[in-house]
Amino acid sequence: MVIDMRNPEVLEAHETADITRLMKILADENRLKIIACLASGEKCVCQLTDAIDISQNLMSHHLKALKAEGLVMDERRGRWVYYSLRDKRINSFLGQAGKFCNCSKPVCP
Amino acid sequence: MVIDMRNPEVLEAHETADITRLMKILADENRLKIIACLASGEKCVCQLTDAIDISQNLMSHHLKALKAEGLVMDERRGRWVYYSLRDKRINSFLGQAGKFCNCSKPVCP
DNA sequence: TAGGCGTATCAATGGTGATTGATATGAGAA
DNA sequence: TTCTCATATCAATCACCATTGATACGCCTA
Repeated sequence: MVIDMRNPEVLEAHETADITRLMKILADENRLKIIACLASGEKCVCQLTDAIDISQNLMSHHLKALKAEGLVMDERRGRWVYYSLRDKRINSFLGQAGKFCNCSKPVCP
Repeated sequence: MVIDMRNPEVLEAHETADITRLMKILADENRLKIIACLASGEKCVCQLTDAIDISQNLMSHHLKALKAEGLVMDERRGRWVYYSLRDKRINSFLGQAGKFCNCSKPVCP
């Protein structure tokens, strides 16, 4: 029997390396757009490239990075490769991030 | 009256720029350690520098970045400057990130 | 089998940002 | 006022990574 002592409510020091790696992957606007686009269901690379205006090889590069981190998965069907989110909760996670943006916007005195 | 139509459960395309900026700030292990350290309450710069093994000027640089994004705030008391989290929920937010790490770890077949 | 299409890889480049050493600022102590 | 301590800023360096253009791979169709 394994007891999981981790407290999901707290960032713990021993986690910072893993979480830093995840944040580095998510710290790119094109990749966030890819994730947002996949929220509505799987897409092939050409659909993603149409939706997000970047070159095909750059799209492939970003998808590879997202896959390496385990955020998306792929499945080849014929000529096409379809990508989808491995865990759709990543979307609501990123949605929550909005709470912490723009805290520094100037406020009327 | 203002109705907020945003859905906190979803990452929306128009948010990606802001969230990318936030993620870039959070994509650094030293900064995550600073946030984790501040979770237990305000600390002066020298306390942070003792807890996290980085140079004083580098610490100052990271604190400036966190402050610019509105994640921390500072208050000078005498010679010392005390930093604290502006919104403690950032800690549980980062704690949740652990769910999405290591998804790609090899698994026994 | 040849050709075309969808996707992936490779090498080179450029820009951004973390890190470092030196120096400046600002407040208390002597 | 002068010194010391805590912190911030500055300039330079280095490393990483997004982006690009060219090319390779894999699958389908004719």
